Amino acid sequence: MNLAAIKNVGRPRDESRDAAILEATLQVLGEVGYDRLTIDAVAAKAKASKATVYRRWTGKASLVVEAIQTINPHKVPVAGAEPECIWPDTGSLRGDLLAGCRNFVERLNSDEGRLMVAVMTAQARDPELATAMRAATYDDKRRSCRILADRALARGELNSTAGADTFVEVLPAIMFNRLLISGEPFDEAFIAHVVDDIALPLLGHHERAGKP
Amino acid sequence: MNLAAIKNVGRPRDESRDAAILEATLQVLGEVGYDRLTIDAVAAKAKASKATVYRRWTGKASLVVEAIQTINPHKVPVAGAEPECIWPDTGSLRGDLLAGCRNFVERLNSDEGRLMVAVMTAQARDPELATAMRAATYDDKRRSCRILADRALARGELNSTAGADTFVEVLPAIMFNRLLISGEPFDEAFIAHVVDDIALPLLGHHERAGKP
Amino acid sequence: MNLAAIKNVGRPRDESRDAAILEATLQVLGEVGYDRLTIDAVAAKAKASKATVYRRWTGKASLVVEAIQTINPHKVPVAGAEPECIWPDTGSLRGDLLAGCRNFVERLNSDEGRLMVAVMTAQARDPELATAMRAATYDDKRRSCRILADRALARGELNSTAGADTFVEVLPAIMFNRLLISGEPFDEAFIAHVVDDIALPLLGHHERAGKP
Amino acid sequence: MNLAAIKNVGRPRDESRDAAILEATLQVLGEVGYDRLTIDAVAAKAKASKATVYRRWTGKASLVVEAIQTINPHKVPVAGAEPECIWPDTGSLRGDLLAGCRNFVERLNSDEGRLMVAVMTAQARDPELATAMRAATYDDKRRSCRILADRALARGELNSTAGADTFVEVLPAIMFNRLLISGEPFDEAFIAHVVDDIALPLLGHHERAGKP
DNA sequence: TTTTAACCGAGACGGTACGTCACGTCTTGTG
DNA sequence: CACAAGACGTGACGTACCGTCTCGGTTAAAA
Repeated sequence: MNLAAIKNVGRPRDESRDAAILEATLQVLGEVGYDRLTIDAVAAKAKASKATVYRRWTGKASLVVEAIQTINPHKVPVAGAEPECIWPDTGSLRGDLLAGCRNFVERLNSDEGRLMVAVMTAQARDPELATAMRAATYDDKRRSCRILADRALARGELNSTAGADTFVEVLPAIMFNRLLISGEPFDEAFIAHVVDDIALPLLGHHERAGKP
Repeated sequence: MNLAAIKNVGRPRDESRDAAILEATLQVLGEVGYDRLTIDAVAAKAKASKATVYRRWTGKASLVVEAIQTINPHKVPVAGAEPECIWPDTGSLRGDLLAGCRNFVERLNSDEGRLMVAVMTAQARDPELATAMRAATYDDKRRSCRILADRALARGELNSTAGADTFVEVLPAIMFNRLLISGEPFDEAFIAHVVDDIALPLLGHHERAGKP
Repeated sequence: MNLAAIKNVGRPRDESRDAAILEATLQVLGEVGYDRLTIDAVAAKAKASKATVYRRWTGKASLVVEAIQTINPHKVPVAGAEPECIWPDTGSLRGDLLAGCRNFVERLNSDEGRLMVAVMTAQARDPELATAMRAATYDDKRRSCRILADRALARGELNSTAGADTFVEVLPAIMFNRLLISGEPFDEAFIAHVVDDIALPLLGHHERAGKP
Repeated sequence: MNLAAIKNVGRPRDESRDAAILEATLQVLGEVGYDRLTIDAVAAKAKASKATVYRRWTGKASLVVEAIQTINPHKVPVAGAEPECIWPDTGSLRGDLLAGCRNFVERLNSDEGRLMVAVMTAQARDPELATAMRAATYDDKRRSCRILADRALARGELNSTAGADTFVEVLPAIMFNRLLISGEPFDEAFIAHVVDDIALPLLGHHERAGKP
C-alpha cells in the first residue's frame, strides 16, 4: 500500500505531525463540533498543510475517528494481548458496577462524551469507520462488563453464568442509548438505577447489600 | 407570521408539492444517505424549486424528519388524542411481546430501517432533528412498551408495576443499540432472546408459558 | 448551450456582474500580472463568488481575454458593420502612417500593452483563445493598415496596389515582434524608422516629403 | 558558491543526469506544452529526484530554456568565437535567402517549431526566459540574416548597406509573426513571397534573376 | 372583471469547504 | 557529498452545496 513504508526509501513521514494533527482535530472538534469542523481549520491549528492531512487520512471521518481513539489508546486491543479492564476491582460486584458506571459516566460527561457522540453519528456512512468506532467504544465496554461478571463468579457472588451474557449485552446498550438517543443526563441516580434495577437483577444477584 | 395564511390572499400553496418533495426526500435518502442528501437533489427529483422547499422547511434536518414521519404517520401523536399502539393484542404478555418485537424488527429490516439509521446517526448534529426523530421512533417505541405492560397488568399477568418502568427503558435501548451500534442482524432467535431473557425477567414475569 | 438564455426561464444573469468582474480582472492583471492573477483575487475584488466567475468563463485564460477586449470594444468588428478605422486621416500617407503608429505605440506603452503581452502568451494553449486575441489585436491592426493604403490610393499617392498587401503584412509583424519578442522600446525614432525605412518603401512610395 | 566544485570533495555530480533530465524535459514539453509541464513529471520521466533538478536549475523556465538550446547547440555563440551561420552559401543572394528560409521553415515545421511556440508564448512571464529564448532563436536568426547580407555585399549583388539593417530586422519578424501570431502555414509559396516581395526589395536588390 | 399578492419553476447569486495538484524545500537511506 | 524517493508547508485550482434572491408566469380570493 505504501511503498515508502515497505521499501524504507524517501523521506520518512514525520510522525510528530500525526500527533499535532490529531491534537488539533480534538481541539477543533471540541470548539465547533463535528459538522463545523473543517480540514482547513485542523490543518491551520496544527500548522500543517491540507496535503499532509490528506496524505494520512482519507477525509474528515477517518481523521476524527482516529483522533477520538487517541483519548484512550489503551482501549484499542492489541492483537494477542490480554484485554485490559479499565474498571477497578472494588471487592464486590455491586461496588464494581457502581465504580465502573461512574468511570464511564465520568468520561461521557467530559469532552470525550461529546466527541463520541459526534463520531458515532458518522459510522453509518462508512462501515470500516463503524468497525473502528465500535472497537474503541462499544466492544471495549462489553469487555469490561464481561470481566466484572467473571470477577463476581470468582468471588462466588453469582452462581450461574446465565445472566452474565445478558448483562454484558444490556448494560452497554442502556448507556449508549442514553448517550446517543434519549439524551437524558448521566447522574448518580441514573447510575444507581442501572446497577440496582437492571444490572443486578439480570445477573441474578438479588441480595442488594447497599439497598436494604 | 404568514400573511397569506391569515389574510387568505394570493395564490394558495399547492399542497401536492409537499407530498412530492417528501417522497423525493425519502428516495434520495435511501439512495445516498443523510449526509450526501442535498436539497438540490431533492428539488430536482421532485421537479420542484429550491425556493419551494425552503418555503416549507427550514433546511435539510426538518425536511428529512418530516419525510421519515410520513412512513408511519399514525405514530406521531396528535395533541390530546389517545396514544395509539401499533402492536397487536394477542391475549398474553409473551405473545404481545413477540408480536411487538416482530413488528418492529420487520420494519427495521425494511427500507425504514435503513432510513432510521441514516437519520438517527445524524441527530447529534442537530438538536431539533434529534427531538423530532426521538418522537417519531424512540418515544413511540416506549409508548408501545408501556401499553403492553399495562395490558399485562390488566390481565393479571403482572402483580407490580415495579419492573414495567425498567422494561420500558431497556427494551427500546436493546433494539436501537443493535440497529445503530452493534449492527447485528434481527432474527427470530434474537426476538426470543429479548423476550425471554430480558423483557420477561425485568417485568418480574417468571412463569414462561412458552419456555418451560 | 444555455437553457436559461434560450427559454428565458430562471433568474436572469446580472449583467452588471460581468462588468464588475472584467473590471476587477483588469485591475488585478495590472497589479500582479497574468501569472500571479488568481480567480479568487478577481472574485474578491469584484465582490463576486468564484462560482459566478466560473459560470461565465471557463477559466483564467478566457476571462482575461475578454477583459482585454473590453479596453477597445469598438475594435471588435460587428458582423455586417463597416470596419472602423481607429487611425486618423491626416491628409497624407506619411502623416497617416506616423499618426497611426503613434496611436498604436501609445496604446502599447500604456497598460494595454502590458496586458496584451500577458494574454498573447496564453494563446498557444487555447486555439479558440488565439482566434479571439488575434481578432482583437492583430487582425484589427491589419484592417487599419489596409484602410491607410486605400486612402493613399484614393489620394493618388500610390499608383499600384502591389505593395499594399505586403505593407499590410509587414507592419503589424514588425510591431508585434518588437512587443512580444525583441522587447525593444517603442519611441519616436522607431516610429520614423518603421514609416520611412519599411512602410513607405514597401508601398512603393519613394518621394518622401518629410525626409529629403 | 559551490563548495564541492571548489574544494572538490564529496561525491561528484553525475553529469549524465543533466542529459537525462534535459531529454525528459523535451519529451514532456512536446507532450503537454510549457504550461502543463511540471518538474515532477520531468523528474519522474528522467528517473531523477526533484532535488537533483533544482540543484542544477532554478526552476521550470531555466530548465526548459536549456532543454530547447540542446536542440541546436551550435547556435549558442561561444564568447569570443566566430558566429557560425547555419545557412548555406548557394552563390547568389536570392539562392541564399531561399535556402535560408527553407532551412528555417523546415525546422519550424518539425518538433522544434512546436517547442518554440510553447516556450515563446511563455516568455513574457519570465524575463530571464525571454532573454534566453531570444538568444537561442531570434538573435540567431538575425545573425544569419546579417551574414547573408554581408555575403551579397561581398559578391557585389548589393551596393549599399542601407537596406541590410532593415532586412535583418524585418525578415525574422515576419517569420516569428507567422509562427506565433497569425498561425498561417509555412509553405513554398510563402517562402517565395517573403524572398521576392519583402527581403529583396528591402535590400534594394531589384534585378530578380529567378523572377523575370 | 380587474387587481392583488403569494405561489410556482428555474436558476443566478455570495459564500464556504471540499479534495487535488504543483510548487520549491527538506530529510531520510544508500552509494 | 550526490542521488532517488518522497514528505513537507504553501497556495491556487475547479467543483459542489448552502440558503437567498430574482425572474416570468400562474392561480384564486378580494375589490
